Amino acid sequence: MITAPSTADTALAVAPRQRRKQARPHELLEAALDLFVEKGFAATRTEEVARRAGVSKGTLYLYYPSKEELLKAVIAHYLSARIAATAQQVQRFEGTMAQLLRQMLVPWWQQVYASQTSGAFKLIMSEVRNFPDIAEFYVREVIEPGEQLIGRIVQRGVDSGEFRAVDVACTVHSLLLPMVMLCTHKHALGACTQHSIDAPAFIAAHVDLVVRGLLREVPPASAATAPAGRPRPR
Amino acid sequence: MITAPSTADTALAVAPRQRRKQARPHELLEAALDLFVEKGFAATRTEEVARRAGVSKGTLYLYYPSKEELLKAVIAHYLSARIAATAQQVQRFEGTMAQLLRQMLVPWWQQVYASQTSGAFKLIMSEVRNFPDIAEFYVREVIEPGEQLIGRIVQRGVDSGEFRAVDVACTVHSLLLPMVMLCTHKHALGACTQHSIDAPAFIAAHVDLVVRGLLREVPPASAATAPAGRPRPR
Amino acid sequence: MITAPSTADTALAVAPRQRRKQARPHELLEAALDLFVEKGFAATRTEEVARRAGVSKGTLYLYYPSKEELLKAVIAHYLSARIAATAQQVQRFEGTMAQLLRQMLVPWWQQVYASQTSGAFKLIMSEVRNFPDIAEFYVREVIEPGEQLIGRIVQRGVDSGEFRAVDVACTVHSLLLPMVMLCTHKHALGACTQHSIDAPAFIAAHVDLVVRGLLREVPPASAATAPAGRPRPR
Amino acid sequence: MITAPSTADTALAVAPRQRRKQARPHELLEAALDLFVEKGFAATRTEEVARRAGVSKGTLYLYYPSKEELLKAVIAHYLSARIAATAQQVQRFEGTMAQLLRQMLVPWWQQVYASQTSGAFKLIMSEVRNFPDIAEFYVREVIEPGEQLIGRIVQRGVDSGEFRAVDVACTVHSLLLPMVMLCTHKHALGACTQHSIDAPAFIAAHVDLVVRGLLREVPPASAATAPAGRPRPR
DNA sequence: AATGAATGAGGGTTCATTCAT
DNA sequence: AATGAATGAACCCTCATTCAT
Repeated sequence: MITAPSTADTALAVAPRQRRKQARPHELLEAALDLFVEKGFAATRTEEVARRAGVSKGTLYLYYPSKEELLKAVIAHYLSARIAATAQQVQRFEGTMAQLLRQMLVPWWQQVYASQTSGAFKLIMSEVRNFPDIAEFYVREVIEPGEQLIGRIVQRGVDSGEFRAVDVACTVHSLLLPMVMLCTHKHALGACTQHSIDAPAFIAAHVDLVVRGLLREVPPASAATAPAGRPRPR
Repeated sequence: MITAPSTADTALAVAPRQRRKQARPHELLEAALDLFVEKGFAATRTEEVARRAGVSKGTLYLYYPSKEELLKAVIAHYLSARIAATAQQVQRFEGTMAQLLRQMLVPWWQQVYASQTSGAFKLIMSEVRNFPDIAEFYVREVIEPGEQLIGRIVQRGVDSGEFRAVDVACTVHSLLLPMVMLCTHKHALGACTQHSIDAPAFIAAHVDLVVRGLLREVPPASAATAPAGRPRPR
Repeated sequence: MITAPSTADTALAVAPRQRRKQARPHELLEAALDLFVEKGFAATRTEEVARRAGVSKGTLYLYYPSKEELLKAVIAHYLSARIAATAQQVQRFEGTMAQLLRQMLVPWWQQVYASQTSGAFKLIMSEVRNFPDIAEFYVREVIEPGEQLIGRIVQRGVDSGEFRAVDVACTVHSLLLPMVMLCTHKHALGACTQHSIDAPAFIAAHVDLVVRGLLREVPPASAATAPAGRPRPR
Repeated sequence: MITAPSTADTALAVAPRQRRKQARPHELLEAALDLFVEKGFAATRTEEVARRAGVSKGTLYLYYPSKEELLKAVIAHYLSARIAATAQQVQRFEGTMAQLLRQMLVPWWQQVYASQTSGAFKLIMSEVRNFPDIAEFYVREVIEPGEQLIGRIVQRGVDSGEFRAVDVACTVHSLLLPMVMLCTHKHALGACTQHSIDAPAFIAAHVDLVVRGLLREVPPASAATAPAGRPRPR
């Protein structure tokens, strides 16, 4: 079973040897994530992970007992406890749900997209079928908390009359699936073609588009948050 | 480089023995797709592909010179020439663009999602970085035609004043990314957890939501989930 | 669990390729026994076994799924069903038990000692603690039948009054332990020093000595089977 | 080349700290013997030896420059100079050779069997072919003195007319091989099955049986298992 | 055309040995 | 003296590919 790591990186004033030892797991995870995302788990050699982390092949096995455990540690490290902190901010938010989605969901996602964590989404997509533990962990730690978080926001909007009486689960997916897709894309096609998407612009536009689809009343054309100016009919 | 296959599948009136022989390549592709999607390219053994196709290991190499060429043939077979036919239907469509999206995009996608082709999307996601040929093929044969097709629809809606003056590229992504994501999901998490999405229902709702976000005028409240509001002729 | 192999080597008039395939397991077992006996199981490389059998490393694994299974197959092959045939001869023997021991036990043991089977005894000695399956097999297939066989002979001698009323189990060990020890010795010290024992002579003398110790009456000094002539007291 | 150790074990009146340090080599040898006997030399990890001796991996290398040297030190320690003391006792013995064998050989062997030294015999059996040095040491230090010691006893018995004019070398083996075999057995099959031998009882019976086989005259029937029949003075 | 026995390069993992602390 | 982190050669085993049948 996968559990979140205890990142007790309290490297204070210790001998350099010790400091290296404390830093190793993180360096190995970073190297492993990059390579697993780039080449896939099966096609990545452990020696390559080790070399990228600046150690020898044997050293990797001092920290992780097998390649598979390394994979699980990578997933656990990059996808744990990211939801909880956000959830609290959401609880305290005062304002419309449309504002909340635009002002919190989009920046949060942009952080994820820019960080290495985006790769973890692609990694899971590719490998989850070979490692059932990962599926269980991912659903429990990421999917369910994430969907509940966004689901509550949508539900609050519906309850207050701000939004139409939409199906909450579907709406959550309409908001989130493109985000996850972009993360995946960034490390798949996006990494090998010029045919790339302007991700931040797209996500802002997408949330705006969905929010407009949700609102019971049409926002005034002059609305500050609308990405587009007055349309020019021909 | 990947090229679309010339397997015209015109096996009509041939002797059963011959038919069997002609069917071989297709059976191999089918077996290969399933296994590559399920386990990943690197983790799939050629012998397993052959066995699932009902032939021996050596036979596979009579049809495809290497495992990598088999992969490319799989991609080419399942992702070629699917767009052209649809494009023509779109050209001839008369009605609002909202109707067009709801009545053509959704059924088209449902076919893809239900078929083996959905797996090809996941396969590309996972493997494209290791095989640049695939990226080039996929962009040329699938992405660009697909985006242009949907893009033209959106553009027509904007031009006619049916839609707001949105960014076309972003809107195309808002429509398509969840569809691709669902295909990917079906063969990743969806294949190993109960935590699944009701894909057809979601996509209908999603297209509806996005279309509402696009429309210049709010449709009458009495037709909240109906596939089409009253079209507003220009 | 170890089971005796089904040596159905019915290689008749088949293609050379087939004949090789049928002969391989035996050739591999032979090579493996020699090397395991010489260097020990852990210190023997599978590649070396394969090379000595005239095949490549991978071929070994077409016949035995792991090094450990190869070891078990070696044991099973060289130590199975050796007892049963002998047992029948013993049942039919007519004569004194002293004759029986001298005329059947000694030649039987000489065969074993001269053959590769002697190595199997050393192999078991060295490796049995690491492979409990082997212990179980060896006790069931070799030790117990063997001790029962000799035990019955001794018991018959005691019952008929030919032998003294000795402890049967101890006597069996007095007869057999030196034989097993010589097998072990042949492949241990005996293989690396000049300090060797004249095994056949010793065993004949040993059985004679033990039989003399068993007999109720002293055999006449002129006894044909006595290895020594009349002792010369000083 | 292996030489007998100079660890005079004269740790008498030293500080506890010092005593600890002086004891290290012995503790390492003890741990190494146990593990080499149990798992075999190649399958034993140096770290496990160190851990069982209560020190770290590196410390072992402060005392022994390599795993192989450790093995040789183990052999040398457990098999050196055990014979000399016994030999002197034998020289001084007055009585029949039958008594001598029953009263000195059996107790001596029981000590060896009960001690860790019995393991050293198994270790040599298993490993001697990989380490010629050990063969040379073992023959020189153990086999030859041992066989000469027993050989002289038998010869004295023959010379005095107490024993028949047997072949001395063979008789020595008849006496000793079961003893060595039992030592080996104790650490091989005996350590993993219930099928064990009552070693002390067997050896007493065995020596008795062999001595009876050696005697020129049959001892009176009333003293069947008594350690000595009536000695026949010359 | 089809088979499957054979190959051998390659990759995961172990562990004797070293050496900075 | 003692530690244990680090190394990398070596080993077991896999599997894409070949080729005799």
